[in-house]
Amino acid sequence: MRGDSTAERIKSVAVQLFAQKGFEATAIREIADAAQVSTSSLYHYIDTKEELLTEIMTAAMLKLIKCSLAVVDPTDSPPGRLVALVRCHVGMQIIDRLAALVTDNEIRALHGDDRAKVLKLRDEYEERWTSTLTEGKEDGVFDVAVPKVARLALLEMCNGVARWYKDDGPMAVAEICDHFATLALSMVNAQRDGRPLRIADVTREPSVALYERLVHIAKGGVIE
Amino acid sequence: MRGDSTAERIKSVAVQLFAQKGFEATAIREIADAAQVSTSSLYHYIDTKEELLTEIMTAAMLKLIKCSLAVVDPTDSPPGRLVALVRCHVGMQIIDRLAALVTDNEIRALHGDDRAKVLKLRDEYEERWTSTLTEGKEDGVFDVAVPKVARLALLEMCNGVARWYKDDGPMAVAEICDHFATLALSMVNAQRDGRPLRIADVTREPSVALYERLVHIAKGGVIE
Amino acid sequence: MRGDSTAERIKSVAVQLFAQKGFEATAIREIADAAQVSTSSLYHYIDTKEELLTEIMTAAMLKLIKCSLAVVDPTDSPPGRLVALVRCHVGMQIIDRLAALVTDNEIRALHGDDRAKVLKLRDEYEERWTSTLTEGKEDGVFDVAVPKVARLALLEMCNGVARWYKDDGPMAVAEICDHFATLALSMVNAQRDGRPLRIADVTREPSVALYERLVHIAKGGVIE
Amino acid sequence: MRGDSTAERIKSVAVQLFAQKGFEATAIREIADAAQVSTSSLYHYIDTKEELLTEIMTAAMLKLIKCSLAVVDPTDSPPGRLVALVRCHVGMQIIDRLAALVTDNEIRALHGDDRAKVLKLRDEYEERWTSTLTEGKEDGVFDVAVPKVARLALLEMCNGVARWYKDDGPMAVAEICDHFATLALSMVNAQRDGRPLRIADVTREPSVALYERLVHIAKGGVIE
DNA sequence: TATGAATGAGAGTTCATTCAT
DNA sequence: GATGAATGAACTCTCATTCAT
Repeated sequence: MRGDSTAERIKSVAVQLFAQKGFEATAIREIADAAQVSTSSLYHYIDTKEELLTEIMTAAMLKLIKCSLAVVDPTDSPPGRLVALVRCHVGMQIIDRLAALVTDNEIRALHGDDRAKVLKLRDEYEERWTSTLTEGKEDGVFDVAVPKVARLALLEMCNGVARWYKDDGPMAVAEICDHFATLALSMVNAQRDGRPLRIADVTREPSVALYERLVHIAKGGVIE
Repeated sequence: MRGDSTAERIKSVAVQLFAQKGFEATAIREIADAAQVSTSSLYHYIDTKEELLTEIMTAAMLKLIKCSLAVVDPTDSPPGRLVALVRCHVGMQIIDRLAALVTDNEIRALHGDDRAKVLKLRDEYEERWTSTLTEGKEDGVFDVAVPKVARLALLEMCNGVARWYKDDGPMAVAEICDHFATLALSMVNAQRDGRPLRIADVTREPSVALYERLVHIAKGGVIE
Repeated sequence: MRGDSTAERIKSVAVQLFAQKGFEATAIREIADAAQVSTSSLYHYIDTKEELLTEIMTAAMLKLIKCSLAVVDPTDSPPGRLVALVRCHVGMQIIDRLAALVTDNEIRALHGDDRAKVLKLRDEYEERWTSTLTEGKEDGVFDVAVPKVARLALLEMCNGVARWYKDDGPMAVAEICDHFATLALSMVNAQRDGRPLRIADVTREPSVALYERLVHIAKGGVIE
Repeated sequence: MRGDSTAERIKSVAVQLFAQKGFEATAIREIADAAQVSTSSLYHYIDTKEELLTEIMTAAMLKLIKCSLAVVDPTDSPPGRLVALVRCHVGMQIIDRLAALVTDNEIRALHGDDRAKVLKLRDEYEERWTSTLTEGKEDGVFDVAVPKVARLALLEMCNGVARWYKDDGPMAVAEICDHFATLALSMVNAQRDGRPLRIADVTREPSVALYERLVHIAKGGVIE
């Protein structure tokens, strides 16, 4: 549990630089400089530049999956799960914004097994969105033509958050999460008994509380 | 009088490579090889690698703007304009897929005036989305909490198309355009007289016809 | 006699650029641009860049020799010839300043026969200085330890003029020529009957008149 | 504690090549080859080619200034100072011949601050010549029309030494220094009580001794 | 654990020159 | 006489990585 501060610092500045300038445009020397180590020292902590990227992406994906597992109840109804998925995803896009950006933008820099590993994680995660949408359509609670198209639209829309979010923006994170959850419910025409479903219809947990749970889990907190 | 094929070829292969590997990861020598010219010959047609990217992005943005101006009637109602915007945007993401991908992913490779020029075009274009959403909310035809958030969500969702679209996919382009237009109308809860609006309620032009117009305009055709 | 204006223009801008930036630092394209022709057209007028330099240097040396032959009377006494040599040399350094600069600075850019040709001309010319000094020493009219050292000192001192001369300087060209002639006479302790020689003791031609003759000859005038 | 031989070697071969072929005509690869390092290793020791030139020039100028400060007594009479300046300058042109050549020929390859820095040093140094000549004229010990013209003539004449000096020449260095000192005294008509001044009239230090002091100081020796 | 020195490969770009038209 | 297109070779400089210390 004792923080290996140098290793952490390296990963941290790497995420920042990869997010800001892109993987290819970031020189290993820049990372070393920013982390205040020499380039040769850097290589005590990483194997290769690409492996560093892989670690960053894998960690981000695992964190996202961990959070979504903690927050999305698989026994819940499709609308309940959708709201949880969206709030969790959008929340994580903000909490772990730079890593999310990197994960979304730099997969093509990865090759072979590294790439496959990350893509596998992503596919597993996205499958939970697909099944939620499909089940909801079968249940008649979602009115959506093609669940897969809806999933693509929803995920891109949520991933986009990391692209435009600014820390000094006017909107609270929890607020943004709820806006997106609402947009998602609308998008899939979620309704019960002919009446459109709202967030309050599917969950009692306030977005702020959920957001705090995410922060805690993301920080390495144990899932209770 | 016959087209300057070399210059076109260079731009074309550059778009492909930039889209596939990213700007930074693409070597000027790869572009030259793919275009079947020597690197030094390449420099007869371009000034710098960055300027080549700028031209690609500017051209893509201008094409998109040209198409949307041709296809979106500013006197139309907000729902009509939204459907047109979405169908046009999604259509162009597919017609000009690689350039769209590049434009969306590689702005950070641009610096100074080049970057500013492209961002200015993008902002002007996106402003037309914002005003459509705002006006629709004011008219009561859209039920959306914060138009700007909706715009961000909509645009990211539509931009995403270029990321996952495959030429050999099961769905026709016009079909995809309509799916997205439908999702968009749902997302903003477009309704009139308490009843949700469908595409057919706001336009009579079939998506296929519109798509063909886009292809024609994008190919340099004149706007009638 | 009809001026081949393009060829002249090329040589003229080449001299300017070579003088300003040096031969190696001047691109053939810069010459073409400045001469307002395309690079390929340029090659109708020159063989190679090096040959262009050779021509410039040869022309400058020939002009200098022509002038000095016209102005230095071989039957004159050593002091008279020295004054004439210095006035002529310094005058030409100013009249043909850029070419003189190039000739002095860029010989190492020349190779093989080109280099030899220019060096031969220079050696022939300098030999006339040596013989003047040697003869003057033998006659007892110059008091100088080693004529060859004096020649080196004198020539470098005179060549230097092209390095510092500015068109808008405070001193007239003829004035500068006379200052240098006086310095030269002093340097070699020119004297007759125990009394130092002045310019007026060895020539009646005013420097201004001589300068005008130089300008005329340098412009291609015939030697009468 | 033993000298950083690689860095020294690089500077040393760079001076040789720059002197021989000129800055622009010297490829960074040639320097690397001659210094027996790879081009990329070279860049551990230098920032850019231009900065390497700047360092060479600055070091040469500083060395010259250091020597002249050690050797020229500011309380001495103008003729004494002139002799010291000339002997020192000519001596250094030979001791540090290649660097002197480079410093004199390649300033135009420098830009911006680099150029300004070197020119400032040169101007400061040359000012000491001007003041010596001016003071000598005021004292009546030099008979020279315009001190500034004399300074230009003297400096160019002395700088020239590096251009023609050959190690295997017939003349000892100290001898050359004295020849030039004598020429300088004559050039400015240095006299006292109507009789021309000779070196022996102004200094008792033999040129050989002074030359040895210069070598010692130039090698980094301390000024006592 | 830390790093200065080292490097082969390759980056983007420019060079002087040629040639078909 | 003029030029747009073309190019092989070379340019300065940076890359990710290694290794002896």
